[in-house]
Amino acid sequence: MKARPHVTLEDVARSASVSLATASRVLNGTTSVRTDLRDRVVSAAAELSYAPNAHAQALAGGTHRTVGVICHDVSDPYFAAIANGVMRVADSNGLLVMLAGTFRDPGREVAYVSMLRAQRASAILLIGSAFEDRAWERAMAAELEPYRRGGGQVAAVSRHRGLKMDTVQPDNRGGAAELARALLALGHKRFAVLSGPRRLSTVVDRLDGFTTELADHGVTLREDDVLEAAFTREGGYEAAKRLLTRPRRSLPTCVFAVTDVMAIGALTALREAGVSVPGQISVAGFDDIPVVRDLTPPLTTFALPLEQLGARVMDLALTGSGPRPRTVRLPGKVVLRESTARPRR
Amino acid sequence: MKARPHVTLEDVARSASVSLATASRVLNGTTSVRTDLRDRVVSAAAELSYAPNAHAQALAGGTHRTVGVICHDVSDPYFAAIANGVMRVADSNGLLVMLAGTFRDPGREVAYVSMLRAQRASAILLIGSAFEDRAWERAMAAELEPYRRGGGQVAAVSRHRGLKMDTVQPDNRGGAAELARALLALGHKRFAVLSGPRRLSTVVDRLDGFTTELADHGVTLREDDVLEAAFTREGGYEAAKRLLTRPRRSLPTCVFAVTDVMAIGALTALREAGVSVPGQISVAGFDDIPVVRDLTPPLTTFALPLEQLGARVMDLALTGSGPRPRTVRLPGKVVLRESTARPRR
DNA sequence: CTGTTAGCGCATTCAG
DNA sequence: CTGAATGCGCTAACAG
Repeated sequence: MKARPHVTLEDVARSASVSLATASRVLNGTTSVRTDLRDRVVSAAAELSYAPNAHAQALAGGTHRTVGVICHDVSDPYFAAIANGVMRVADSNGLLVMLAGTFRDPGREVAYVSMLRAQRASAILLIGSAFEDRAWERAMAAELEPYRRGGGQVAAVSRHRGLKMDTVQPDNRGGAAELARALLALGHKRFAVLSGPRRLSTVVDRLDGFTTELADHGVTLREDDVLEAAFTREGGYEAAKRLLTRPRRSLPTCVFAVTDVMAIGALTALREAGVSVPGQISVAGFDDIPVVRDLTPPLTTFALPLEQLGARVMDLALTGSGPRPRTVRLPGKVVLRESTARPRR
Repeated sequence: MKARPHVTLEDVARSASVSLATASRVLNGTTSVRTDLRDRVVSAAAELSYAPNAHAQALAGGTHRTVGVICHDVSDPYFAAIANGVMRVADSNGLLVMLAGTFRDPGREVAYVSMLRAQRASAILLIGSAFEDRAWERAMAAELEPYRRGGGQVAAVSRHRGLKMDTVQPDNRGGAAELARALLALGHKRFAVLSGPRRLSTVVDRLDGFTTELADHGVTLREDDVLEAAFTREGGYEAAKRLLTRPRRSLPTCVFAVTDVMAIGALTALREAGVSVPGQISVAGFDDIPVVRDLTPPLTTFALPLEQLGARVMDLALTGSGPRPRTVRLPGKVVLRESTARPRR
């Protein structure tokens, strides 16, 4: 074996006794090449187990074939499901996906965009709520804008403020309203909401849709009926615990967690406290991540087409930026399961 | 704005009135540069919002800063948790992670390795069972071997056969045995196992550890007490349904699913059939993915240090290949929760 | 310390 | 149809 660290196209060309250019041509299928030469190149490449240097290809002007996906947390089922959708269509287009998790650190998010930009990724997909923070928004814009000027595609799931970019919007506001309607229809009149941090647009939208709809039906949600917590299973667990410190008679009959993940934590907190669901309290979530139908009781929620969300952002990025920032709205639907029932009180 | 698609180092250098080399030096912090020059370069770079072309950097011999992680399914909590661990240490080392999902297609797995090779990723991490298939093993070896000759690092979680590479081994065999012991201690004597495809080494190890331990205690598992199904939630669901078609009196008192994900499906199947857990049948899983403690009842399982598994493979790859293929064994422990109890029959 | 220069591996002109 | 030559953007010698 050679001491040479990498087999290069030149090695292949030499081994096949053809020119560098010819070797390049057959391996890229651009122009037709005499059959015997082609065969020699192909077998030489196989023989040496040649792998083109993507960096050199990219540098020389070839295409890039890689897209970057940035989300908060790879192990959150919500993002995982969306990422799955992205990968599905990326894969069928021969694209390699670089999935990054920011662990909810805005600084890291910017850093990742920067790295992706350096990699000349052909597209950057932002999955997850925008940080409602001017400073970071500016920092992101400073990275994204030059990236796009350089021909990079950018698309996002559930963002709107600040940067204008192609976006896939799940129906957060409308979905929450619809869910509120369904819950009211069951007869509930006293609610509590387990909310995430209000800096996140997703939280704001869902919260707003829910409370507004309640108000339209004469049910007002007091400020202290909205319990804010981390946007995680632990957050939901903790918020529910907090709720349960109240005197039993002043507890709501129905709890809405702004995400399924939070609802899962809440369900566990309720179970640990011996509160039966939906016997004493009904619980509803949002997203319909796969696992919620396996809970006991299965969770009532607003079902978002998670995988499709991912598939569509990838599509948006693939079909190039249209005239104005495009927005694709994806509808969802209320799914009533056994975690909600008519109130007994 | 320029028509120039990308701002290059040369643009920065010119704008700062220094040489290309100087600009490169300050941006890389290699050598010290006179303060005023440094400042000019830095501000010029910011001004133009310069982003280094990673491809050019890589080509010129600079470092790569990207690692590829290949798993079967990004949305499987088991892989997600491990990926999380990988990302944590990758991130703290300034590495970008490319996460790929193969959707359990061996061909795609090979294709991804090939792409990663082309990208000159500094490391490739294989997460998940090896395909017990000679042909694919050979194909993988054909990609991996030249990659490593070229200086690429390769490490894996739970692989052993075939390719020799640095590996992190969860204690599949021993863990399953330990779990068997715990279940026997509860008084169970009639078991069924919900198993994945036996081509997967993980399945084989867990199955073997479990059945051998039972045998050592005088409990034999008949061939038809091992129900084979897909390695997914659906597989577990379906296998449990199949089990329930048997006459009640010939049902086992305890069911062991080789993964938590399968156990989740099984739990739902049992609930749907009105079989109480652990009242009528105890259920145990393996892995301890985060969500299992939120199930009702919470799942007894063998807890693997998932995030650590990921962190350690990344470490292995980072610390360079030692003399012989290194193997790190990570212990786990039985976690008894409420899905298992003493048998009543 | 700073500037000049030579490749890194490949796609692509441009001649032949 | 094929081969020789150019440059992508950058780093790492190499001189000054």
